Amino acid sequence: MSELSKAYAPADVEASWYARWVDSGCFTADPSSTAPSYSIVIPPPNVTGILTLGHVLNNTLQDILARRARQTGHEVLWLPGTDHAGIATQTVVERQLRKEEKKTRHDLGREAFLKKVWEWKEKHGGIIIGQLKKLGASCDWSRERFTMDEAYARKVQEVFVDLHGKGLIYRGKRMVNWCPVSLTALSDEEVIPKKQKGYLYHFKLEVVEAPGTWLEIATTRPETIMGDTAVAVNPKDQRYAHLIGKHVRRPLPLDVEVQLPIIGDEAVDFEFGTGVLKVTPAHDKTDYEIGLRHNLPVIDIMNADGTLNDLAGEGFAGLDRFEARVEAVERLKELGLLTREEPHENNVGFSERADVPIEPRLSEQWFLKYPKTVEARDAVRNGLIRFFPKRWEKVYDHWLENIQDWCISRQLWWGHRIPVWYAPESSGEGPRIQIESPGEGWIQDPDVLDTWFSSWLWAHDTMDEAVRAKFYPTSVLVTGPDIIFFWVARMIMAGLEYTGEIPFRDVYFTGIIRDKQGRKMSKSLGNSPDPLDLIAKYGADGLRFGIIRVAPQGQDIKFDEKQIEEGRNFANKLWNAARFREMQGPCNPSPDPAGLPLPDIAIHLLHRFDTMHAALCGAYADYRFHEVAGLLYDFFWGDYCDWFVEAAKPILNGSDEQAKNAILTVMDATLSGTLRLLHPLMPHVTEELWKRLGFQAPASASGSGERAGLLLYTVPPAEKLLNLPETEITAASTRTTALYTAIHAARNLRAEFKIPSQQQVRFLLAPKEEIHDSRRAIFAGLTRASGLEILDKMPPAGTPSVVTDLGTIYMPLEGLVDLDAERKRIAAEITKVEAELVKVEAKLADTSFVEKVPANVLEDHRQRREKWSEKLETLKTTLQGLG
RNA sequence: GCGCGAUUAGCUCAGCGGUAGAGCGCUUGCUUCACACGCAAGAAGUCACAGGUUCGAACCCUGUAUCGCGCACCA
Repeated sequence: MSELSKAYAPADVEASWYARWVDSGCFTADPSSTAPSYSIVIPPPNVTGILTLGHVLNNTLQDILARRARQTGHEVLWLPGTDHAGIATQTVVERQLRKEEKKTRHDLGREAFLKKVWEWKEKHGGIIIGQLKKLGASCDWSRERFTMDEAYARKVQEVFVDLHGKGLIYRGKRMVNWCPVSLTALSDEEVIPKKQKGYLYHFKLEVVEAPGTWLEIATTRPETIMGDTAVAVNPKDQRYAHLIGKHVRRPLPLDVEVQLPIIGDEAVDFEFGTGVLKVTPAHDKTDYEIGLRHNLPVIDIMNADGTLNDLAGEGFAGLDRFEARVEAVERLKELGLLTREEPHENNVGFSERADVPIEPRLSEQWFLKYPKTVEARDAVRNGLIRFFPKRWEKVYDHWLENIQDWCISRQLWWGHRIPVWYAPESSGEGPRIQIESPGEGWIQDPDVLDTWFSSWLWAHDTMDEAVRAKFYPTSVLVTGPDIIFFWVARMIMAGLEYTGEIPFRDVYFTGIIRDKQGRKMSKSLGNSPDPLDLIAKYGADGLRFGIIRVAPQGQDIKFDEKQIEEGRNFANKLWNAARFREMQGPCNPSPDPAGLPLPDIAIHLLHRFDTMHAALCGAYADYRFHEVAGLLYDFFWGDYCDWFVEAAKPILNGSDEQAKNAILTVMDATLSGTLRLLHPLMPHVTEELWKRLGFQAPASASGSGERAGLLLYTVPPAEKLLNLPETEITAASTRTTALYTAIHAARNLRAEFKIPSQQQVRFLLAPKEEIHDSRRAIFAGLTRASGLEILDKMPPAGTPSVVTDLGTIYMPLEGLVDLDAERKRIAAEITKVEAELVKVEAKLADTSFVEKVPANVLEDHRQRREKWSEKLETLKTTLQGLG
């Protein structure tokens, strides 16, 4: 074995291990396995996508779960894939087409354009998959899926036909959210409300039947006046009720003279604006509904791209809607009708993808009345599906309670084409809902389906019969709360409808990663670091560990590169601890500390490991990943490196071979144990060290032998490194804690007296009880002292001292005794101890405390009082000794 | 308007009834024979505010404030 280098260099290690895992087929799920199954379907990233920190978090969590499940003896399927992402992908390819060939998709025609998109997909679609591999994702790549795979696409169309047959899908002319840039309808979920600063324009109109009476109207959209077909007031509004039935003259367009009826409708809020509403049925959802109630004509004055059409009249036709707004205000001014422009903030719906205000538009679309809404709601309400964190259950429930039909058709080309065929003109037949063409002359619906209409089948239609039999329902879904409606809720409904089962047992919602200012990471802000750069700089393991460690359950994460640096540092710490072990000679491949004469520090360490392991199992059960990371970090860095290894050095440098051997075995057991438990989080470095140090799975473990390596090592659920009677463990732990605390106190004493680290000192101990030589050696080693000698006569008055659980420790400083300084120091210490003592005593003096408190807490307080008063006594004696 | 979250050390955040924690940053000392991506020591907090419950509250309850998110409204 080559010697380990001084600093861990992740790049080569990570690449070579990943290749070995894939080659050995370790990630490939076996549907015929008899082991219990564990499965996850990846939230398919967009084919256009590149890896973001959000993906890193999300997929690291899934990888941890997958690898942990392998370790706990499961047959694991982590099914990967990508999403065709209709609008996003089409937009990217169209942009490229415009840039490189100065053409639009219409110049190419549907077929040629789609060919381009497929070419683009073949070329770029694998990027994000490659990036996931760099991260170490243990997906079953042999089962990679794409939402436009032939088989999958067929399922999507079958579902459409089926739901249509059940009467749940229908076509209708409705008010939809129209994106004037993408030129397609959108679902309600794709509309993002944004606060906008604008104006509320007030203008007045004279009542035709009552000259001299004016109605003042407030609107944020004067550019739609040309589409107005009524003016509405609330019939209960005393100010205006008497005018209902009369008319006003519509001011625009100038060359068309139209009288609008004044109608009464309950939907008008008389608190808002002037209490008079202009009604534009073609360009506002509420107005459209009012129009239906009052049988109003509908005048559509806009083109699909948000420009105004000829019905808007002279001077407006051809203008963009926002230019038209300015123009309309000008005209009203000229007419002397504009009375006021009042600054006004309102919410405007923006298209999620194109980031422009959507336009309410009347159009013919396909809609879905969701299936299994009640069952889907109950599945979560009744705990059949569990959400982590639980609070999202309420959000989910609320959405399902108020669910609206889903507009599923999109006026795009890239996607699953709607399986509806229209008859040749002459035939007079109605449309047919089927996948294959009914024959010559039939024309397929030009629209495609909303991307989510394919994603909602992801949990089951990515699997074939055999795989589904073994791995469906899946174990857990790991995703962001931002797609709880888009995806999670819909998948639950689809699962219930098409498999009769829930698609997953648990849903873990990650937090959202934000920048230092708390803003969402986004391409446009340029505030999202490239994870590949971070991997290059800190290693995939460093990135994974760093991000997991700061990602508490469901809380948003403010990203700071420092966090990743910590992850890298931890990998390096691990590396160097292994390096140190390697320098002591070969490791025991299957170390077992049982039966060895273990010193206290070893018992203490092994017990700490077992305690940590138990806590870790609990943390996994509730998906508290950051706790898993924290436990391993604290145990390894603190308990193992800082204390145990340092304390063991005197023994390792000593001559007692038996003691040395015991220490090395304990190190091997702890190191290999840590590598195993850490593997799901930092797979590459742990695998590398496992191999380099020569550890092996015991023969009893499944996936045994050298072939499998760490990836397939099965950790027994209740594995313990230490099997000793409880009393023995407690005694050894107490002694070790006392020793370590004393060491800390002595180091503090050194620092206070500014003894340089390299300078040796002597410590003298007035022991409280017998103390073994080996413990004194440890003490000396960790305090850089020549020794801890047992006091035979009192040192000179004023010798710095500290009271510890081992006894009082003196640090003789020849010729440097400063009585006054020492007096002050002790006095300060007394003040502190007294304060603690007062607190404890006050509690114990309180009868209701003593009566009501649980026994263990009471005992705890009593011991504390004991300890503090003992310490106080010693300190007082010392102070007296100083004269 | 309704709902949800956050408010703890300079920063980023854990903790969520029984002696206030971590990492970073800061101060001091260390090229100590695994690691300066390190070691040791230290300073630093009325746990947003006001009430309440409790023997005991950062933690539970009620309210307030500030920030953020979602839903609804949005003329």
